Amino acid sequence: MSNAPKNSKETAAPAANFIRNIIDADLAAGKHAQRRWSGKPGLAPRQLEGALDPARIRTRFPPEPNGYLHFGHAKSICLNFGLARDYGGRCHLRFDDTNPEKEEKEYVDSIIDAVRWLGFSWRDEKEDNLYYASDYFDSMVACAEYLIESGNAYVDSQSADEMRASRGTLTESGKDSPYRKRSPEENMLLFRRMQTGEFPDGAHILRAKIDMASPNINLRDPAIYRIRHAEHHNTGNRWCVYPMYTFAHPIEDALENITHSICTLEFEDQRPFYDWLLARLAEGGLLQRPLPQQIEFSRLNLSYVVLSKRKLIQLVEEKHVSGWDDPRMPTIVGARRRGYTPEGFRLFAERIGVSKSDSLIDYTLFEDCMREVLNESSERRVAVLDPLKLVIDNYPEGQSEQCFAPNHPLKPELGKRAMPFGRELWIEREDFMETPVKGYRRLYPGGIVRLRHGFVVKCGGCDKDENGRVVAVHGEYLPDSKSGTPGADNYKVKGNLHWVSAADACQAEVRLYDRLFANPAPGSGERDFLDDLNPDSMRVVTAQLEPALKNAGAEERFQFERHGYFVADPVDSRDGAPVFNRTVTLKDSWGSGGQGTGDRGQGTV
RNA sequence: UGGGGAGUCGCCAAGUUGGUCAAGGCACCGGAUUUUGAUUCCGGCAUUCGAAGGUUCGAAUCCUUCUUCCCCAGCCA
Repeated sequence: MSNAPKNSKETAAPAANFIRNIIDADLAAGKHAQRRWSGKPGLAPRQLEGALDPARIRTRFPPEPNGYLHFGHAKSICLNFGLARDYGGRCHLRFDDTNPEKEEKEYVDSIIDAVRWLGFSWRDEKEDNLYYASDYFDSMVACAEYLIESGNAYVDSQSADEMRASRGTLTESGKDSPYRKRSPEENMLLFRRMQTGEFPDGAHILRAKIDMASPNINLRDPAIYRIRHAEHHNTGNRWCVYPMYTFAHPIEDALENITHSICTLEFEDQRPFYDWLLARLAEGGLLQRPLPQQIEFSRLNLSYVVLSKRKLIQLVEEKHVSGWDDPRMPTIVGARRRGYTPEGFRLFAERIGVSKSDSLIDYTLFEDCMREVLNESSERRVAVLDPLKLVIDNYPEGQSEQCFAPNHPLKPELGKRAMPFGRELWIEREDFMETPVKGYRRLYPGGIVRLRHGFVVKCGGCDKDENGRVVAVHGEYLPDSKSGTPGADNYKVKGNLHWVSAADACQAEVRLYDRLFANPAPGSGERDFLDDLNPDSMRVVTAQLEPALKNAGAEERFQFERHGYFVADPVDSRDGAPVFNRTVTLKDSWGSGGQGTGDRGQGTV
């Protein structure tokens, strides 16, 4: 089984969608029940020697290893692996590496990491379904030669330009190549010579012979095998001809016994060729029936985010971000560093569903999924991000005592930790207002609040510097109000502030990330998407953390009370000197609601 | 303008053998609880399904016309 985990939020009955409907119908009809599986990918003769395929369905995630995976891939991964999990099937991880010039081992490794991180596996006790399309090149050549023998493919010797010119346009049909009438024997000879390296790149190309007048341009004798003298990351220099996606992908699916080949909408026009090719090869006894079925769904679009590879590359190369793993990048490596969770991704994938309509998902939906998971799983800690000194005038100098704060309000079994309390504390600058606005529940002269998990404090006033800036706040604590002691609840206050003992605080760098773009649809209209970059997408502050945070380990996640969720950066943290990245803020109906100081909403502290 | 797709509440998305079916989630708005203005909890939230006609006792679901948006002319995937 794909041992893909389920979220606690994932219900027993997943939401219906058109792909599940197709699978349900196929299963009910027993469509794939008779497939044979030899235990590994292969052509029909080998597969037919195997037993019945134990997998009820087979899906696959087939990235080309030419870049880093992003949120869109995450949707596809959750879909394909999730389907296999839910239907007692298997999902293969397959590298679609048919273009040696663009692909690298580095990307293979990074993709493997990303899929694993998301919580999915292509292995179980019986099967290890990690494949490379390049391992099928022998079978693909056999398929191509069958096409040649059966008169369904020919070697064209036109140049790329000539081919383009004779392909016609959207409204005019194309013209037959002068080489279209070559005999199967001549085609075979030429194709063999292409393979032996006799010709330079582009001298010849193998084309499927279908119909140059087809209204579907993909059927106007598509190119299926080209000459490319290049070293391949997996096969080295063994080949100098490489199959085109159009030709390779259906065969890859068939060899692997894929039942449902799920891809994005832009491949819809390709499906007729997918079916044409597979039908020919099945007729020739190369493939077993039933053949895999291609199903298309709409790709992910997220507001305030760009997901096109070209744009992501540009962001990295022009250094608008620090790299592919910049916490603001919509890549899996970036997400990981940002503190987003695999569970959150799976929840998100489930919530957005699958359909064929073009959609633009609100980024807040993504954030909500992360909050939902993080709220449940993160221990609470205290951090003051914009420190202002609070002096407890009636607390003896040099004295100190412990207060105890629960690690998780909903999970008492997680215990409590000690937080030292003293005369001088750090509080949040925005938690004090000399002249409070309407509805303000925090500190102001004469006001009374509780220092969360500590004492109730009454505010006296504040000190200012020569510019009128508040440099310290004064207050008096109520000794019999300590949290957890009898009578502490006698004091009813509206405000609860977080704080850190100045004498014990750990100073640390905290990065406050916000969305990378300021426009919901970056680059829409005539604009350059770079003009929509959010200038405040990262703010670095020096924060005062409670002592317990000092030894946070890389990638450890916490909720900083009243602020949001943060993660210890795995790259820049040092032992005893953590650096934190803000993953996402807490919802805030006060600050972001346009009231109060408006200073704690999305985008600011 | 050829071909292929899609238009159901602010954002997603069920529903497409025509008959209490306009699910559900998120957002949002009320109210309760709360030592996080968080969480949790309760309640509200499309006489309407891109538009206009038509068939029918009855249509988001069938027919016609119109309209908007997306994809396709790489020896990329």
